Amino acid sequence: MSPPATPRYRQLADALIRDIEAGKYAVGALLPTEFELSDRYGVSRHTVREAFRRLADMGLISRRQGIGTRVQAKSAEHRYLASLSTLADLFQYTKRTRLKVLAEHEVKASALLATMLRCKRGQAWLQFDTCRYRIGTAQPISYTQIYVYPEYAAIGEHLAKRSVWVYGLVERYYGERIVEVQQEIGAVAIEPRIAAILGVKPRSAGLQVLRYYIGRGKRLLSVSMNIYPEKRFTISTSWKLEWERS
Amino acid sequence: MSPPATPRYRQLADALIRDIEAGKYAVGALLPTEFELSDRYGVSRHTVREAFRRLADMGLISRRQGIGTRVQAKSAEHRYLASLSTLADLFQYTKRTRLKVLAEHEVKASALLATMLRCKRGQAWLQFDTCRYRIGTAQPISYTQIYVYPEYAAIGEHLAKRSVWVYGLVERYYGERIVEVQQEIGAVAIEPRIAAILGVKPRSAGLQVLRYYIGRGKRLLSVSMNIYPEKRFTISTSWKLEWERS
DNA sequence: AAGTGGTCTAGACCACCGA
DNA sequence: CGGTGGTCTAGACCACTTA
Repeated sequence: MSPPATPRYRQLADALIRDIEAGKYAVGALLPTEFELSDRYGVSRHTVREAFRRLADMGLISRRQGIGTRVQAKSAEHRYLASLSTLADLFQYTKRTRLKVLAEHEVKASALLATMLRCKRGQAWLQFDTCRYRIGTAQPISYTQIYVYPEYAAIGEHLAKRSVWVYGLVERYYGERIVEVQQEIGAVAIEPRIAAILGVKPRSAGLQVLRYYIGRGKRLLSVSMNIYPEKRFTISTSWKLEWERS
Repeated sequence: MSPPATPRYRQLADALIRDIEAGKYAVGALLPTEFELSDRYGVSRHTVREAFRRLADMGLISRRQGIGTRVQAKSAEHRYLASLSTLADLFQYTKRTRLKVLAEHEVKASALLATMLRCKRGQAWLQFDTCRYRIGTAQPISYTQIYVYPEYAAIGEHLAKRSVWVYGLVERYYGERIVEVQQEIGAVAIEPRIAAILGVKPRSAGLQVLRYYIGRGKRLLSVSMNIYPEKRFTISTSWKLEWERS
């Protein structure tokens, strides 16, 4: 009677996964009840629940009180996740950087800008042109245009004073919560005006990163457009397989 | 005795979260044991475990048999996740693309290449030079160099025949499982040879994406280096806040 | 050897759902 | 109403770590 290396709830979970993948329980169908399974497999209800919990975490089943346990998907097709412990990690700057505000003005979205900012033409925005430096160096890492709603004008004060992240200011001073950030990365030839600021040749290669900061209820709170010159910055992301199966 | 609307494990979890945020339990410190808490709060050990499970899911604590429950982070707020349902989503190509193999050769890593491939100088690799096209168009979306171990030479056959993803071939034919993908994105001036292939001006702006495909036990299985010209491609990622707090 | 979390049992009552 | 999953108790033994 050597005790099995793998716990029973795990064995049961694996058995259920096999059954679901084999089509014994179709997607949308109800799985046997907890009592039924605890009977059939000779384990306690707790053990069945532990197994079900695993399947639920994998997104294979959904459970409803009074209804039962329904098959949600046939397989936990690999899911890869990347995670940030903090939004600041998105930028991958060390803390040893400072933000310099070059200009601040209110703009009305032109056709071009409206596309970029995903708004109607003529929409008013408050725009900050900024540069980020590694502390102690003269060469900027990036040039950034930040757009916020004109109501958030007071942010300008804080931005100029301290070199903080804009999204942090929006969260702190306006009680909004950034619920989602959409990021789009592309290559651009750096236009002469910005190239001059960054100290690179006009039309040289740059990374353009657009970020859309979205609050509750899909409200767009802020947009930033970053330009990173070649070699001064790379964006790294690590995607990890969420579920290991044996 | 009206039963509280919120279950006890939830109340306990919230109490613990408050304590952690208040600094009563420092990051890195051990929380009271399950027995201690079940005593103190007058609940069963199961209820304490349920509360701990919640905190663990939030990434606030980590638990080790024989050691105890350690505080991992002071606050769960701001944990942003991006997810891929499949590795192919990493590329964000529609399925309507095809891969063309331009060349295949065995190389020994030069100093430069060794840095890029994170290996020792002189290490042997099988290199494929490829292009990806949208079906029905003549202009490539991207130029890609793919590196695999020479043992995987047979992959070349499959690559040439069908336009599949290399990582898929590694998984299918060699029984390896891609457990992690590290991705590094930077800007480059596209060198003349590649510019010619892509049909763009030499030294024009491009996106360089390096991807490291890693298997079990941190084994590096494959590396790819992609070049995307300006405007033909952008990489989008959506980061979502994982935990909503009330 | 003592103490931790990990697994498991056998009970119980509840809130919710459909008939 | 009977049956579902959700919560909870009071026990038990085990595997792992530290001393």
